[in-house]
Amino acid sequence: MTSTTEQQSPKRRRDRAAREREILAAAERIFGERGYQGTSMDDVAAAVGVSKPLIYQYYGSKDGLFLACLASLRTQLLEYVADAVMAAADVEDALYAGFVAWFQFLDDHPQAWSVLIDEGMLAAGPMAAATDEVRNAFIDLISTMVRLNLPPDRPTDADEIEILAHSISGATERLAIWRSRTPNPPTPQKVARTLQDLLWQGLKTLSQN
Amino acid sequence: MTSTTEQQSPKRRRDRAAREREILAAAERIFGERGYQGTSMDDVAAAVGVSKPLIYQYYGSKDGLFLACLASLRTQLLEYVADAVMAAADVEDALYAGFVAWFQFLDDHPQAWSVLIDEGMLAAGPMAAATDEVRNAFIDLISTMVRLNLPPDRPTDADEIEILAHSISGATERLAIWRSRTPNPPTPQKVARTLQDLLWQGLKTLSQN
DNA sequence: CGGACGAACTTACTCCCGGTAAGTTACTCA
DNA sequence: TGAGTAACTTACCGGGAGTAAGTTCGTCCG
Repeated sequence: MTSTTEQQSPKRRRDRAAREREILAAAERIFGERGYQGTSMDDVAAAVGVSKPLIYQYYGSKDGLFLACLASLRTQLLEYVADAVMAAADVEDALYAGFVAWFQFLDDHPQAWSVLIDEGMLAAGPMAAATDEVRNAFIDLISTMVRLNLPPDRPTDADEIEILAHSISGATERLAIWRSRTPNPPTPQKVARTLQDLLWQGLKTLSQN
Repeated sequence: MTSTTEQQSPKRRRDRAAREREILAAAERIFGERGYQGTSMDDVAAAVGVSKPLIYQYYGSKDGLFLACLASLRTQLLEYVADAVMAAADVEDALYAGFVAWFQFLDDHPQAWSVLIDEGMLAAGPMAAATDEVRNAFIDLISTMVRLNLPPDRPTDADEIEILAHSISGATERLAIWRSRTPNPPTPQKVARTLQDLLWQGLKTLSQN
């Protein structure tokens, strides 16, 4: 009854770890809804019911807060895709399963997607590096898969493998953005299938020359 | 001699068209160097030797100015790639030639690249639409190429074609970013060749099922 | 119980930048 | 030569990132 009707739980103090989780949860939601640019630190502070400097004390800067969201989402996404890939019987199936998992995860966590990649990607410095980290993790995954599929006697062309990995990463990324903006996008399975058809023969040939 | 040594040409008034070109040139340069976020309107104004509201009068907003840069660069890039594609003898060669042209142009105009795509892409509204325009132009180009290669009796699967086009667009975009950040990137020819090898068989197969 | 001490938290700013209202200066043409 | 207009400026606003300095709450020791 301090003011009107609100404040049923008087919002006591919490210990740092709990407050950090609260802030992070709100930030993930709001960044997801409004994008990086569209979100102000005051918005997040208000949503948690806390003052702005507290967030600065815990996360250092707007970038810091965004990075923290990114890290958490990246872990989930990577695990999800990696699990699918590992569960596959052979390389061909692993590729398909990985694609499906990727698109499926982003369907199931639309707000995660915009935080991760879409709108409001940052310019300079630490931010670019961080989103690259997400990408690089996938590029490593893809490179590994390609390398595993190589006949052992063949001298590996490092450039070539990186070109392949970046191509695939770029294609999946773009497709994800497209799907998220299209009214009735094709299913994850359909997209994965087509992508598989597009890439598989070429990949096989390139591994065997 | 008004102040110290500068201002040798007393910066008289110019007519609108000339001033607009001056502003646009400075903006392309500065956006290219520092990215969208890193550039303030005061920076551009100072570089031209003019006051900020004048830029607003001519270009309306920061987005407007950036869009104008984009439009000009887009035209150049599209023409360059389209020329290469048109000059090719058959579809297979057109694909390769298009890739080479794309990477070559971005090698030759590094600042154009950062203005076009790389850092400081915007979030909401008109900006996203505008950068999409660049992409969509290429997606149309690719779709057309794919469609032309289809046997006339085959029922076209619109989704499938769009998936292909977005994949290719995403792959080339990502590769371009990677090349621009890598110390000694493989040549445009090498990248184009590998991409061609990766995609061509799949494209052929998909057109014929 | 009580009071000291540190962690949790806030008020009240600063500065920077996109954007604008209103006015001034220089050129042109009758 | 002076009226009209295009080119241009000064001086401001509002909002959002970031911060300095202080205040309140919980806890643990005597």
